[in-house]
Amino acid sequence: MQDPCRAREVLGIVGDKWALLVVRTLKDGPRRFTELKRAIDGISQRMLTVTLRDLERDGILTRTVHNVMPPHVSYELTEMGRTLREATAPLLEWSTTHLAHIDAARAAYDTRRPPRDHSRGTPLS
Amino acid sequence: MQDPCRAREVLGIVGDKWALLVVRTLKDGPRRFTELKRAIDGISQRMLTVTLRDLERDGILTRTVHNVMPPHVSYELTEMGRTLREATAPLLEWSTTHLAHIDAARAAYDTRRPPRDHSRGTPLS
DNA sequence: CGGTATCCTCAGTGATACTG
DNA sequence: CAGTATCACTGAGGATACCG
Repeated sequence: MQDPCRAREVLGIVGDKWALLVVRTLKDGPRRFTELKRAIDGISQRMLTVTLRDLERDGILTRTVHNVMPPHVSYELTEMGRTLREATAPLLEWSTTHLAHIDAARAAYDTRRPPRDHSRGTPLS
Repeated sequence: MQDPCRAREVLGIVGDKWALLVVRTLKDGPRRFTELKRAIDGISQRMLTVTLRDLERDGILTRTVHNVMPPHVSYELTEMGRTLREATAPLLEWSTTHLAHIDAARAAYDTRRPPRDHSRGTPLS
């Protein structure tokens, strides 16, 4: 492995619990804070704010304040954000094709070995 | 968003701090426990064990015990593991091409706004 | 060699309340 | 509407020691 450190930095972005969901939600164009909050099921106001700030800092998206009444803030992917979204597309596609297989593998494994608690193993929401 | 729940499950795998690094290290064939530990800089013995167990349970890799002296355990990607690795390849490539850009974006952002502490912002190892 | 078992810490997260 | 501030909790993950 030639660049273990750098690779881990990307995982800091991608591995973020909410980041990729935000990026995906923005793929079809700008969205407002409340729109994002509604679109991303289960995210708290605080975590949406934090995630957006991090992504803005990383240059993945832009934050634009419209000083009208009522206040209006829109978020939009940057060029780099769009390329990131494209780079993650295969992964999201992989997920939809293989998740059933993963469930089967887990079930088989848990049959062989006593099903110790796995945090990642909780079925679904 | 049509399948927010499923997408989040993949993030449970991909977002794992070490999982993708393990998968990447296995891309060229089977590796032994200690080889993986040496190849993945900074991983603790415990986290390597936990990560390998999770990936085995998910059907991403296989664990093979060779009962010789000295003991010998090798890990290898399954067919599904190889497809996952392929699906993540664009992302790792994206990282190498854009990390400099991200660093620049962060620096610019921190110049505009007071550099509050961002966990993800710690430079490198 | 390749783990398990234990303990402990702190970063990530949710809940709640307040504000420009 | 779109945040910020504060608190409290949980569990991911490191350190260490021991085991087949």
